[in-house]
Amino acid sequence: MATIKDVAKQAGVAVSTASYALNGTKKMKQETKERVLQAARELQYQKNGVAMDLKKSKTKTIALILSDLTGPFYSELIRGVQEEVLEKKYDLLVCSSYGNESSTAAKFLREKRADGVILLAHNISDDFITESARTGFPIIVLDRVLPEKEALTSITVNNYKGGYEATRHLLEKGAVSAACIHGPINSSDSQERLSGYEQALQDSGLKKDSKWILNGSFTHEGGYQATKILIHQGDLPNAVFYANDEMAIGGLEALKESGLNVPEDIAIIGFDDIQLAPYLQPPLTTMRHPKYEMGKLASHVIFQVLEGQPVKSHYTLETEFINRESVSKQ
Amino acid sequence: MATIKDVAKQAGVAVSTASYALNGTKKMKQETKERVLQAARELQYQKNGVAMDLKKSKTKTIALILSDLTGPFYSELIRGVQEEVLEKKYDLLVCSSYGNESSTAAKFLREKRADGVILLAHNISDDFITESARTGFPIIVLDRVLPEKEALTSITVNNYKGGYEATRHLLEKGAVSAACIHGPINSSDSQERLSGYEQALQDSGLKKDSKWILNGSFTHEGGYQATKILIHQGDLPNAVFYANDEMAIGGLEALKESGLNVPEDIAIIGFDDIQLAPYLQPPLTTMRHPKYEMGKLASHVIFQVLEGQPVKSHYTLETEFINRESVSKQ
DNA sequence: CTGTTAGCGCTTTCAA
DNA sequence: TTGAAAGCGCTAACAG
Repeated sequence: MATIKDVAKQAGVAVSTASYALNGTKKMKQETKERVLQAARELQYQKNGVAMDLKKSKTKTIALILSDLTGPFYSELIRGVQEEVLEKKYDLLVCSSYGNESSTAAKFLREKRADGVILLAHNISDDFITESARTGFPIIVLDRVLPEKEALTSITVNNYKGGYEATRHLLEKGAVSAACIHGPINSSDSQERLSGYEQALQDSGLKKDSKWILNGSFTHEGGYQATKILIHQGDLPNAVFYANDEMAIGGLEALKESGLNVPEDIAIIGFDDIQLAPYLQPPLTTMRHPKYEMGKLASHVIFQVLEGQPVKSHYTLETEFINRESVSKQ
Repeated sequence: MATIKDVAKQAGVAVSTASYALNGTKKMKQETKERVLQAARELQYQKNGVAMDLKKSKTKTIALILSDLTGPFYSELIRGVQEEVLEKKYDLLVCSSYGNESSTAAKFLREKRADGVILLAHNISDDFITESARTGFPIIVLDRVLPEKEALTSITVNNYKGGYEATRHLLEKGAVSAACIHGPINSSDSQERLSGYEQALQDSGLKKDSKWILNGSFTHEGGYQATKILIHQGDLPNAVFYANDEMAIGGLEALKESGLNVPEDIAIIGFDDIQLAPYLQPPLTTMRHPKYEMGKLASHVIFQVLEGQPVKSHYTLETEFINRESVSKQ
């Protein structure tokens, strides 16, 4: 592998000259430049970016760490982040936190391989994150609120309110009983949505019934299974609030299999508004999670910090009610 | 930001000693080690991974470059790649080729920021890829066959055969006319699937009709629109072959909106077998693209090359027919 | 068991 | 306009 030194030698110039020629900075005799470029071509020279990053103490890279690289939810988030990052002429790297704190994620959090990190990974502990943030190395966390610390920013959505409003809508449209299929118990997103649901029930003078509160793990399959259980219990509620759309899709499936019509026999509402939601049969009424905006904001904030601008330590985004046909046909 | 030098000074030892202590390599007096670790803690020392990579001339990282970070198709591919990569104690980075040859992708292809690259990005040109591959820097291309070159490997699926079999199935189940909604014209995957379709038509003595060959851009929306056009043309075929499942989902939507029943009124078959396919109504019959296997193979091959083992320059994977209910109910 | 030292490949001041 | 040289932070001979 040819280095810049080889190129310089071949061209009969000093390394510094070669560097100038290769990077197009600085004015120089056209001929010298040509000679260097020619030498580089002959030697098939490729710059070593690692050496450059080290020298410059800057990587011009933002890392986005996700607990799961897949799933419909992340698409829009990534898009939001990517747009901002590219605009700033930075690069975006996505990596997984699979393997917890010995994962690739850790390398990026700890080893200065990126200039900043945006994190949506429930399997990385609060402490690990907090210890990684340091002056000049911003971390934006998207799924929890962390104690205030320099260079550490939280962005969350108002899940509680979203869950509350979703449930209220069910009740306002005539349901007198509503189940809730929630996500993993260690997910604060799910917990808050569930709290909103419970509060809405209470505010309507309904008491919660544990047989109607089931765990669907935030997955399609989980939603399907939980709904099956609901059905097999015999005593079906008028409506169900799925704490995310993926579970609602699974649930819809289960409902159809049992010959139940949505929304006539049972109303359902989801959460997130994933791309597929409008294409379901019936189109899914849901609380939209501002994924794209969250990505945009996260990258905006990260550059603010990088540029030394002051930022808040916690931002909250609101959900938006999306009315379609799974609760009631207009 | 504290460096290893600071740690050494604080602990009153040489940098090398600090390095040994920090990396746990080499046996050393427990007390010295403790002293170094303590100093590191006090100074909040974090190693600089970039410097380490430079020194070692190795990043222990594989980059996966995709033209689009999102979409259901990639999930399984990523999973396949990730499993192998992590098992080898390497890290996996995913980045987008958005912005073509000035993108993040280019940095990884050209600047030694990873030890190898797996590429599925139609917007990076053949030449650019070929010029990037070099001894000791393997590149695995997943969407085309490139001229033989050291360190350059192609893995493709037999799209032609897949398209052929999909169409044959339609015809065998009674269709006497079949449309094809294909993907982008610069996608060789799409082109080959289309060729397979045409050959199957011909082998059955049917002649192809350009009004039944439409571009759906491999997207949900594109499939929906193309199908609308098909319907509005008035003369509907008995069946349609969608060159990917996403378009089939859009198409199914359009068909339902027009009151057409699948498969009674019109049979449809997809390609890829994305996660959602079995959950559609009716469950989608499709040709399964071995995404997971492709990811597995790609990473297997990349490590073979890295370890100096010989590999073929081109691997082909076969598709698999998945019978569900969108062509005919059993 | 620990310290000294030579780079990894590059950018960038400073001097010529 | 070009060259010499320092040094980014780290690892790993090699010497002691």
